[in-house]
Amino acid sequence: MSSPASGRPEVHGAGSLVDERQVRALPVTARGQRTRESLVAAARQVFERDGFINSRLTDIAREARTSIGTFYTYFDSKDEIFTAVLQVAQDDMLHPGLPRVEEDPQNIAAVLEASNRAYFEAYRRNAQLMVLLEQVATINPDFRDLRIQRAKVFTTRVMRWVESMQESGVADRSLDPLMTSRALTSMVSRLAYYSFALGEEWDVEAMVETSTKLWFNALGMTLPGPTAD
Amino acid sequence: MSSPASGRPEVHGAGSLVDERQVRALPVTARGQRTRESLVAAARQVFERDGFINSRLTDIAREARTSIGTFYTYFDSKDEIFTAVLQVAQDDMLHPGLPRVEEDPQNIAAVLEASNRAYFEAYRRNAQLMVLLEQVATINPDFRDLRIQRAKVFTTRVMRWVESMQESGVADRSLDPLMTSRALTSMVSRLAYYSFALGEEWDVEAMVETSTKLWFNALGMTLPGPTAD
Amino acid sequence: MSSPASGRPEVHGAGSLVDERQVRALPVTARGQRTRESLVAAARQVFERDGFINSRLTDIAREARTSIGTFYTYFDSKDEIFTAVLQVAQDDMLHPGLPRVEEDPQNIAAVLEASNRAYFEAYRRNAQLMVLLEQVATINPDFRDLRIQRAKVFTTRVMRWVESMQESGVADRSLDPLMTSRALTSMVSRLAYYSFALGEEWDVEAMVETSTKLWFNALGMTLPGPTAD
Amino acid sequence: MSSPASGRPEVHGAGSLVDERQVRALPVTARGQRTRESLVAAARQVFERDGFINSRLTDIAREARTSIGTFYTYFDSKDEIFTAVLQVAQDDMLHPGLPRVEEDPQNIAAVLEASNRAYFEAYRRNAQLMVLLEQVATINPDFRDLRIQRAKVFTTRVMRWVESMQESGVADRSLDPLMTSRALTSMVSRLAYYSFALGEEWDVEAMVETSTKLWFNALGMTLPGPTAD
DNA sequence: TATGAATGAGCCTTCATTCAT
DNA sequence: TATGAATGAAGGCTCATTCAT
Repeated sequence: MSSPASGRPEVHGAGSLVDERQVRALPVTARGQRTRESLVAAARQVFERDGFINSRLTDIAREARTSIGTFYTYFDSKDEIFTAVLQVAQDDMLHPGLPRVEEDPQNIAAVLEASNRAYFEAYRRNAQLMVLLEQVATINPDFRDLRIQRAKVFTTRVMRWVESMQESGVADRSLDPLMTSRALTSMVSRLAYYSFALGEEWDVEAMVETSTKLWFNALGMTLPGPTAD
Repeated sequence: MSSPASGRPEVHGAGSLVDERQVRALPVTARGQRTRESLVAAARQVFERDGFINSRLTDIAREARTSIGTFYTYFDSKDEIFTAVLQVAQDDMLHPGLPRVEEDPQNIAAVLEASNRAYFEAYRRNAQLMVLLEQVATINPDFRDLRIQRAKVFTTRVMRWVESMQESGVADRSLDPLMTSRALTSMVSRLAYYSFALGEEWDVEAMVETSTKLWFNALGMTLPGPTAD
Repeated sequence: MSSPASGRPEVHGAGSLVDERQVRALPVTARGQRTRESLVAAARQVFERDGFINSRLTDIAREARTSIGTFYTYFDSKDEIFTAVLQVAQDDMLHPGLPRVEEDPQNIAAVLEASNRAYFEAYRRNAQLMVLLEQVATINPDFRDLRIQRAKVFTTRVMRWVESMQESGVADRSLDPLMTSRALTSMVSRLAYYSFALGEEWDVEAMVETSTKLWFNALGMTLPGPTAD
Repeated sequence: MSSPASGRPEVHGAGSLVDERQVRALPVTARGQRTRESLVAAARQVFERDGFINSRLTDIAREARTSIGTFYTYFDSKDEIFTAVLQVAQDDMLHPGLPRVEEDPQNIAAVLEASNRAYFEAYRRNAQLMVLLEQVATINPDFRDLRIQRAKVFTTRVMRWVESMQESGVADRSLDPLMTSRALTSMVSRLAYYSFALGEEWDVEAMVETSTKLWFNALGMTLPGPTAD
């Protein structure tokens, strides 16, 4: 129903987390831009294949058909190119918007469902990168912060939504909004992780259905009646 | 009914996952045993301080006040001593508390609550180790398998319980038991992770209360009535 | 008649035994080629001075006035640079001088003598390397095979020659050609070994004369008469 | 024919080369002697299996079912136990005696044949040890000297015999006795090496026959006539 | 900009030898 | 005598980073 294109009323939508300010200016010449792009593409490939830790800059340079010297023309370190790789995926993971707070539970369920579906689809497309971020976050505090920040944005948005649901009397008011939204976002992100990153390969529609139902139930919402669905 | 044959009635309870067979024979002399133990203790300390990847064997040896040669007397590699470290924590993560399947939802809630509480407490005691396992799992397939296996055991137990709840009509029968239990266990483990591993330091009782309520709601169970609580 | 198709009429002549395929591409720049060459030269020096086993890669690097890192830019291991060292000496050990099978024993003796002389001279130039190969062959099966292969080629050529001598009635037909040629090649190679490698430093001309006479006699050939010599 | 038992007139017979003086006194107690013996036996086994260089003292101790500490009770080093291992084989390789100088070439041939046969048989029994000595000789000057010394004794004995043959007019007087005997002993020792150590597994009788014939011919001796044999 | 050779700190691993019990 | 734990020098190898061309 509500798609990113139509006003973007989603639950999980998150803003950009990777700092948009370039550490260094992008190359001016077209040739330079091409070289940089091929390095980023090669890096993503190598990272996804070997993991961040087991990857070597020489491999990235070779994969990009350039030299290691050229690598350092565009990036200062492995961390920096990893940031660049993440940035590419960033836009794809951005699917902002929250379901409008409507009295009609039927509509709420539909928006929630669409939002979860969008999240799972985006995760699917970037699963390997998510695993990578997971890995790098265990080593590098900067990326750990990035990952926490990312989760926080999601959680905060959901929290706002939960609060509005509670205020309008649709959701169970006795639930702590923050902890609840943390729990609910964890639920979908882990589901996505197991399915796409660890390769359990579940049916996306089943995931969407189950998670939507669980959210709905968990918040103490009820579908309008036996006629629903 | 839903409890394992061994008589351990737990929701989250897991059997030993770290292979109990010693890779090499334990030292014969008391002195040797002491040295081995001090190495394991030192390793845990160093791992928790520096992370698995950034730790060096020489640091572990120094911390244990032995030589690097002595390290190799007892362990073949960093991986091997990490396994030993995990083994120490293993028993602690085994915990009791499975809710008996009773018709009385009140009682179910109480047992579920106890079970979740026990899980959170155990996680709290071993949080840093869990983070470590998370890290090592991103690099080493063996530990990734261990981690997946660990999650699977938890999920399976919860799944059995969910199924029995569905059979007895207490829980929503339209929910897929496997996916649901995966979602529910993810919820608590991530909550624990954020709180204890990432240092968000929430109140355990609040976590217990919220997660129990969410499970309860999510499964479509209802407390007896307004008199409850 | 007994000469190989390639037109190389030798008794001891051997083809290339060290695999010519480069394990890794040769350096592109002139500078790189110079460095690689200096490493090979340094390795030969260090190997001859300290033996293969007692040599250290750091010594080779230092001798070549480079860093250990540079060593690994060009070679993967001690074995690999040893192969490169052997390759340099390879061409030198290929030498001409196969006696044509003529009825005239006088001539046979002369060609045989020339062939043996060439062998001894080549051995003298590469004696230390031969000792090294001997050493490495006792540890590493690959080099043992190389050494056996080398000996086999020599033996086979001599065997062909012996057979042709037997066929033309010049040599004793009751001798087993294979065993006989193994014995005869062993004779000269050991003589060379004792003289040049172990430093007994005999007069080459005396060695040539004696070995030629022994081969001649052993095969039951006779010089034309008392006027010979 | 003259056998080792009957006055031992052999060609290759050599005296003891391993210094008989014990580096340390043999153990006094019977138990100590047993331990020492089992260590030597274990060492031979391990050396033959792994080579001298790749063998470890701990393996020898384990194979002997004792501790490394006990090893050092009886031996100071790997070299020392290797010496002890060689000593055991020494007696077996000792088969002294030279063919009596007789005018009758028929008899000479017979003695020579018996002598060569005895040599090959002894070599066969100790082939692996000979390979080991070869290896150790490339690393350790002491053992290189031992090996050279060993060869020298053989060569000297043969040289004496060759000289006597020349003096009595049986052998070609134009041959240099030293170089000739070096050549002839090399011939049989290498034949033995290829057959027993490198596993070419030739028929011993064929080796005996061929080498005897070659020696005979090479020295310019002739069997009494067409009636011979 | 592009290249790729050069660098060396840093970490791992082995195993002969010592020594306390 | 026997044991086996403890030691650490020695050497192998990696790879991010620098730099001359």
